[in-house]
Amino acid sequence: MEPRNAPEAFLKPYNPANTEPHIYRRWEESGCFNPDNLPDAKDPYTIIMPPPNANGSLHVGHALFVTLQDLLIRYKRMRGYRTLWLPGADHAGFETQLVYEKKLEKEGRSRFKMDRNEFYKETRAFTLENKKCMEGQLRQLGASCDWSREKFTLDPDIIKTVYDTFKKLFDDGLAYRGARPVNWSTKYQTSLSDLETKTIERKDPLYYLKYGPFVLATVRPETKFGDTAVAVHPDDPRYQKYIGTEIEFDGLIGKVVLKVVADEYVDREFGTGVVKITPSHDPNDFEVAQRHNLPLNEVIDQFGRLNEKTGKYKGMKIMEARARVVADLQAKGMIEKVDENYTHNVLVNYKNENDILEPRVIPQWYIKIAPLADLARRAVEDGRIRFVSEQYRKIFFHWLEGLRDWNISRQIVWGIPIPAWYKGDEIKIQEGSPGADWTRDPDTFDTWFSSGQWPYATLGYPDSPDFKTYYPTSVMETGYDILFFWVMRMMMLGLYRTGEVPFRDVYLHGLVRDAERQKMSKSKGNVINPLAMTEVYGTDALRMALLVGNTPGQDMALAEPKIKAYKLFSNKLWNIARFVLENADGSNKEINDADTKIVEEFTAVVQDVTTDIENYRVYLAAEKLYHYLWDRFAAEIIEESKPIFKEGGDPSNPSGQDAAASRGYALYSILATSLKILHPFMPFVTEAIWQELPRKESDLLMIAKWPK
RNA sequence: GCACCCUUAGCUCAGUUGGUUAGAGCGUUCGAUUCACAUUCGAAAGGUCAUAGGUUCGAAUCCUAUAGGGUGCACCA
Repeated sequence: MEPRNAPEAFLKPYNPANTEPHIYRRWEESGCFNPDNLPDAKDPYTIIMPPPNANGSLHVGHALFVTLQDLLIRYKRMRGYRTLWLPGADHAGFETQLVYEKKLEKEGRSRFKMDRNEFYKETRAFTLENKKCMEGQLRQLGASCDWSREKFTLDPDIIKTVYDTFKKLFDDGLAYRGARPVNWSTKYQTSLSDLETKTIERKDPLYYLKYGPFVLATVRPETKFGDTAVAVHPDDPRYQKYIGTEIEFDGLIGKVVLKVVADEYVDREFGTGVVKITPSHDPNDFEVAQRHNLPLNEVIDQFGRLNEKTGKYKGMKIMEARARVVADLQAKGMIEKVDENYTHNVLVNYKNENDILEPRVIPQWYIKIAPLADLARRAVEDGRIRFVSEQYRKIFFHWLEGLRDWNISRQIVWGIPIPAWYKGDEIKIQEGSPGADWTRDPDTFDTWFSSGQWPYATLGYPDSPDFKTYYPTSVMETGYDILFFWVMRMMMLGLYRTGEVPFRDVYLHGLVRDAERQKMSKSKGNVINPLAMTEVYGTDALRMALLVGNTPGQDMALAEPKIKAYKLFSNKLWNIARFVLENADGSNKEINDADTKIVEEFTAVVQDVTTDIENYRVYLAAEKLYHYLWDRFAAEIIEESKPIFKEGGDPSNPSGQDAAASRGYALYSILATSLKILHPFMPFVTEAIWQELPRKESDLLMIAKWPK
């Protein structure tokens, strides 16, 4: 057998930057991202892409989800499933508004000085531009998603679904309007749900104030104008005689008369065992007030300033007012002592720690969470929804304990308007105005209320054929950081609205951290830009770096050398192909016993890798492929083959020629099959090599058949 | 306070249902190299698998406790 020349392409090293865009275009033009065009596809396999927030570039976390989901999709496509990967983009209400407001701030502008419509229009233009850019980046990462079905959270049909769900919740008594304490951001002028908050530890003085016969402790003396009672523990012997009476004393702005109530909420051990009750500005006090029928009394306004009920303190900001109140109380001898070393937790905006949230009682829309949580609980208990990593099952159940109702009203512009109308006590849920004397709710929905409906909304619930075919979806793959925000809400709303689970498996990936396990952030300058990495090392290299050693649910560390290592692997593959094609043309030859063994050994690897992928152990599968191809196939099998091919080149040696032919065919078939099973991991380089194969079963590797 | 996770080589991490001498990448040291390889190949050093008990013929793997690190949830003014 004559040594052949490898295809010309192999004369140069593999160049991902030049190759990848062409390959992606070929895939996209083939139409095979769209399951309607998959010729023999049978059972559906669906992943709804977590829609990235259309307010910036894709970061490495996005690259990770693209890699994992694309891997599963490509694998299933090759296995003959009717695979749908539905891409989307999220308008990301509050977060986008935050990003855009920051941009305005830099330009010396503010949304509060802008017309509502003007602000909306600008934010929309900004978002759509980002969305377009993001779509290009998803392509760059190799996402084989069906662009023809792409959805945006503000698409009219999505909004309609969201409205229908809201109406149904209202009709079922699961959505209600209530005036309860909300987490109010004075900076951004909106309320936030409980999930959008976090607590930080802070040191504040704890003031012991004289309240008539009592001394009580507080960190917020400036709220004293809003007191409507003082409370003690019902069994506290010290205060028995006061329970049910009223106390009177001279305050800073006149005489104060407060009822004394007994409530279990009071901790006898803390402070003096007496608490002032300020229902408008403390959620716990609000609860106490509810139980004892105490009035509210708002003294701090939406901008965090004391209002007209506070006399000379009117107009002061909270901290300023606190200082003044303390000074004045001091002067009047009404402060018994101050504990300067008191640490307590303060509720802040989870996106901005400097934004301290004020409790405020205003009317908002709430979703009754208990019945919905119950639907989700049962679905997980009976296995209709499965967490790939067991730990999240535990976290899920723990989270379900003691949930409070979900505030879905946001006082922001960028979002889906709440379709509610009011006339006196009457409420109507509809999009258009019911009449001239009705006023529209000025708020928008929490963005998670709409994205929580994403799986069935994007598939066109209830009547679309897509919904009937692709729902429930197969797997929900996303970061554990949005387990509560998003995954739980999808479970609850999906089950509520459609009666079926939105997805069967939940695969949660961890955070991508830097080499020192620090969280990546722009301010630390340790961000790895995935798109820059693909340009330098190729998308395949980035994908492998994100896959190998990345256990579900666990954070991973990523550094550039790791990506580089897999770029070398791409090149290794390229040269393996070159060697094989120099010595074999893929025509069917008889295989001898020795080569049969080699092929069988490889078949075991194929089986192993297949089982790993089926069980979401892609991090193992990736490593096994790497090692087989490099350390076994290249380092040993190819090395051993060199003398065989050399002898096979001698025309006077027929047995040597047979051996070479056998070996050539064995190598060729291992190469071809390797390309297949490696394709979901490294789609570009495998497709590029596949295109050079002289004999192949299908034009595109992407839709070749997965080996048995 | 409650819950969850982690602790394995210098660093970052794998180790699938407990089963031969515990693996990878990067890093370190030494050597080779116009033979598929903008390199690659070969070799080496490096581990009491956090600690202490237990289960087992057998434990990095299962159980209990302890210590350290991380995360989530809830919080008393």
